[in-house]
Formats: sequence, C-alpha cells, structure tokens
Amino acid sequence: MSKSFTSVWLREPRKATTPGRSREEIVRAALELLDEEGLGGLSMRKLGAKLSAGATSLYWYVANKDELLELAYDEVWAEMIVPDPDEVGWREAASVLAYGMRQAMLRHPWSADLLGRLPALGPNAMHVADKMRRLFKVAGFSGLDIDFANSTLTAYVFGMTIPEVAWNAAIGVENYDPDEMRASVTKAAAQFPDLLERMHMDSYDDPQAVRAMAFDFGLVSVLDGLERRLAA
Amino acid sequence: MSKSFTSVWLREPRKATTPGRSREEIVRAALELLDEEGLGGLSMRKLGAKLSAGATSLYWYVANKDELLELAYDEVWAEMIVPDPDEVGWREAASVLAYGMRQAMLRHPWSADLLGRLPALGPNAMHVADKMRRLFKVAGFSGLDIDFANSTLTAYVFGMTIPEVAWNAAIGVENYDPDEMRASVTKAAAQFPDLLERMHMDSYDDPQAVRAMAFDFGLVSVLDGLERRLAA
DNA sequence: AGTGAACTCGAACACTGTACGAGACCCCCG
DNA sequence: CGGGGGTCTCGTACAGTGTTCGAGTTCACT
Repeated sequence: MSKSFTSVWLREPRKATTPGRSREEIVRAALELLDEEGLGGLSMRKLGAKLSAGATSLYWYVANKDELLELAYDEVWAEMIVPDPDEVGWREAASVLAYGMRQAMLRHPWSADLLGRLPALGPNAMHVADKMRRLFKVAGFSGLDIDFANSTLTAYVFGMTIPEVAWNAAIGVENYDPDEMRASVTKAAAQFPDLLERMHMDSYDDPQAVRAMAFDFGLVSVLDGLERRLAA
Repeated sequence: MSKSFTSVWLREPRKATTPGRSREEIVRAALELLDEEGLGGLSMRKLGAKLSAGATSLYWYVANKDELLELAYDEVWAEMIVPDPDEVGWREAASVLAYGMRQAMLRHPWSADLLGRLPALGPNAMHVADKMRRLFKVAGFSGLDIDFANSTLTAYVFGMTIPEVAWNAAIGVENYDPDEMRASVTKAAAQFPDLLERMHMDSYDDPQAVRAMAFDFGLVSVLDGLERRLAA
C-alpha cells in the first residue's frame, strides 16, 4: 500500500498562458518574498497579490505550499558552484565550494530552515551533488568513501552555517551591541566558569570576523582529516 | 533604542498553584506532544487540552509559543552528556559526545527544525557548552582555538544529522522500499553519470547502516583534522 | 469582611493553507 | 456557425493557527 514517493520533480510543470504566470515566475516571486521577509513572510495570498493573481490560482501550477518551497529551495542550490578539481586541485575546489555554500545560505537565510525539513532532491541539488562526487573521486576516494567524504564536508558547512543564520535572525545583524551582548551572556552563563572565561575575551566586538575565522579553522581541519584518510 | 535582547532564560518562571500547571509541566507536556506528533502537531489548544486547561491559560506561564519552543529545545540539550575527558581521553570523550548528540536529535526529530531557528541559550545548552569547552582545553587547545575546535565538532554532528532527520521525515522509516527508492532516484538523477554510479551500489538496501558508517567516517576525519591542528 | 493579587479562560481577531465549484476563455471539430 | 471540452482563474468557505483582551473566579492577608 506504500503511499510511495511523489515529488514535484517527477511531475511536468504546466505551461503558462496568462503572462506572468508559470511555475518559473511563481518561484521567482516566491524567492523575492522569502529573501525580503523570511520564511514566515511567504503566504499564498501575498504571493498571489505580488503576481496580481488570486491566491488559489497558484494551485494550478503547484500542488501545495510545500512543493513551492521545494522549488524555491532548489534555486539556492543553483547558486552553489563547484569548481573544476582538475584545474585547481581538489582541496582548493572543496574550499571554494564550502565558502560558496556558506554565502548562498547567508544570502537566503530561510533556506537554513528548509534544510531540516526537506530533502534536497531538485535538479540543481542533483547537479551539485554530481559535481561534488566527481570532486572527491578526483581527490582519490573510491567506492562508498566518495560519498562519505562528500557528506563530511557538506555536513560541516551546513552545521556551521545553520546556527549562524539562526543567530543572525534572533539578534538582528544591525542592532548588535557588543557590551549589551556580553552582559546578557555573562549573566546567562554565570555559573559556568569555563564559559565565562570566553566572555572576557574581545571576540564579541566583531562577531562577523570571529565567525569567519571559526569557519576557516574548521574547514582546514576537515580537509586535513580527509587528506589523512586519503593517505591511509 | 535597541529593542535589546530578551529571552525566557532571563525571566523567572511563575509559581504554580493549580496542580498540573507550571512552566515545568507545560514543557513536559509539550515535549510529549512534539515527540509524538512533530513540530506541526504542537498547538496551544492541543497542549491546553492535554493539560485540561484552556489554551490561553498557558500564556500566564509562557509569553508565547516561541518561548515554549525555546524551553522544549533546551530539554534536548539536557540529554547530551559530555564524558569527562580526564578519564577517557579527549578523543574518546568527543566521540561519545558526538554519538550522543546524534542520538538525541534522532529521538526528537523536531529539534532539527529548531536548530535553524533558535539560538541555543538555555541553561542545559550552556551546561553542555561549558563542558565541551573544558574538553577541548584538556585536549590541548588554547584561546580562541578552544571554541573553534568545539564549533567544528558540533557543526559536523549537526550538519550530518539534520538532513538525516529530514530524510526520515520525508520518506517514513517504516515504509521504505529500497527498490522503489532506487527507481525514483535513478530517474531523478538520470542525466548525472557520476551520481548514477552510486545508485547501482547496494547502499540503498540498508540505509540506516550506511548512514552510521558515514557518520563514523566523518567523525574520524574531523577528529583527525583537529588532532593535526593540535600537533602544529 | 474587604481588598487586591494570582490565575483561568471564553470570545474575538487576524491570519493561515487549501478544497471546491462556478465561471471565463479559446481552440478544434462537426 | 454551433457547440464541446480542455485550460485556467478565483470567490467563497472551512478548519485551523497564535495571541489579545477583559471579565470572572479563587484565595491569602489585613
């Protein structure tokens, strides 16, 4: 009876007749709305209005909101470019890719939410996955290890960036006050001596820079670890 | 004018009078609901009913639903235990912690969603963060590197587990049919030769086992990378 | 006994996603 | 020219959401 596995990607999109109305344009408008107002800012009615259409008209092109989100989500993957490992070497290619993934997520913070909710099965995601697989094959991995190495890098980038996005959303990037932050966190971490230690360092003055350093540190570590695996 | 930084954690919980009604009991009930029905299954009305209370009564103990989620989220952190690095060595301690984090998230799939939405600032999260900091200090890191190493490991575990949870949710763990899956994914990945290669391997027969292997692989890599950093 | 705080909760508001079905358009075939 | 019959739009309606408000209850203490 298995309800089986249906997905937007296995269904043909519908042709548009009325100008400004097609799966493609709907997704584009949805992306704009998402970038401007976040995941909560996207409603079918608002999206319809933006396209001068009734909210329910969209259902002709898209089965439901989740499908729409799948489509939008896949667009983010389109922005991640995988450099050719034959030209720059696998390690350099992996680094560039990692930075690109992080940037793409920071550009579209709502995608961080979707990561925990939708599997990445769209054509753009597939395309990236395909190229990544080749990257790690060129690097020297074989068999299942190709995918394992791939997952390892991807996991690191996601795991690093997702909380970063959450943090940006919680306390807006703009109205950030290092002193106030230090005070709040100090209070919250009052009974934790090791944590408090960190508070007194100046890492709260320019959190953006510190996070970039942290990302670097981890990326190098991960790549080192993979390299070591390669040697064995 | 900075709207400042308010959080549940900085406000005292309210005392309960009516039995079965307190911040603590509300959170426990919320956890049950979340574990049973997922993030979408938790509504204030349902939660109220579960506690034989009106939905709006809960607002006496909790400012809004987001606060409630913060509280529930922190409970997940309580389940993550950090072994003493002095007893078992930092590497072993880090491994055990990593497995524990993964398990905790798999036990409470809804927490994977929250990771991308809420910063982890609750007391339990703080406690874990404190112990983790000590772990990496014992390992030999110093200064900012303590936190960087910490982030690296955490990021890996999160990044690996979050998509795993999403995948489990998309196609239920129970009604999983390897052949059907292979067929679907093969179709979706039709034009990607490198990806297709993977499809023909037997990794789709026992995805649970493969994911466990992948987690292992990456964990070892990350720890190797950190160790190398330590040597330098 | 009276006052005020602590607490409960029904009603209402402004939303949400989506099912349904009536209508409009347009092309093709008899 | 007269229909079908698909393609497409969208108003209405429904069941649900989080949350505000304010009226009502209970209870401890003066």
